[in-house]
Amino acid sequence: MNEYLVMFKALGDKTRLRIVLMLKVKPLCVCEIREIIGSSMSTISNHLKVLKDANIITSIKVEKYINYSLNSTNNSVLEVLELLAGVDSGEIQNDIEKAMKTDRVNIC
Amino acid sequence: MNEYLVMFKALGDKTRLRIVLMLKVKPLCVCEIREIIGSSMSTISNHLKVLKDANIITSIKVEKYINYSLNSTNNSVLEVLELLAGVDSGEIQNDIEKAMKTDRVNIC
DNA sequence: TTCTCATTTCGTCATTTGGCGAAATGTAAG
DNA sequence: CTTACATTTCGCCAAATGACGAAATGAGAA
Repeated sequence: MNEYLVMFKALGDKTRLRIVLMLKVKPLCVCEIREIIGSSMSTISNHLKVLKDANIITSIKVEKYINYSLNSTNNSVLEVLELLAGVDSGEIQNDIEKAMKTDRVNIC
Repeated sequence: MNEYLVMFKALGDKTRLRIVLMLKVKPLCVCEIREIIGSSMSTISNHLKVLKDANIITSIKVEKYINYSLNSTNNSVLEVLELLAGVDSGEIQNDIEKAMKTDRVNIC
């Protein structure tokens, strides 16, 4: 049960849910997420740690950056996020548009 | 998105997750849940309010009692809880056994 | 090696959350 | 209409959470 409890706790925060839905579209670094969400680096970094500890996302170093992506090996997460696929939220759409346009060399 | 956020928040608490998994088995009143969980009435009542506001459970008056059950019209909840079906947790098993044995006329 | 810069960690603060007992509420039964 | 009792609401407290800036870390570039 604990595994699910940790997952629900992690997803039960607006900022983290926004991050997860962004990462569903495209891997991003802390810097880029910071730019899209608008909070401080440390805040974003902490949220990413919570998501990682919940096994929801993974990270991998790419050049100077650390790319965060959804953990595609976690079926529980994938199934739960499948539910959110049809969600029509302006805020999320906005995040996703920004995420697609983002260019890390300009903002990091 | 907000609907899901509220649902995750509600499920991201151990006591509430225990309650939900009990109610999956059998409708219960506040009194019975209190007996199984071991917290105070006001604490349980508050958790039930959170779950109800999240549209996860429903309540219906039956004689002197108020029966709480899973909201069987909420597909998101049902699908998410389907994931938890295979969870093998001693604590949950224990709760469920107690729930099945419970007799409200003796404890309420 | 040294510098640069992306990221994490630390310390602090305000807010939220979950717990309790006591008091209030409301309804079914006498 | 009163009583009895299941449930909720209210105030309060302690612990957890999320936010920030500053300092620390660590890996790639010079």
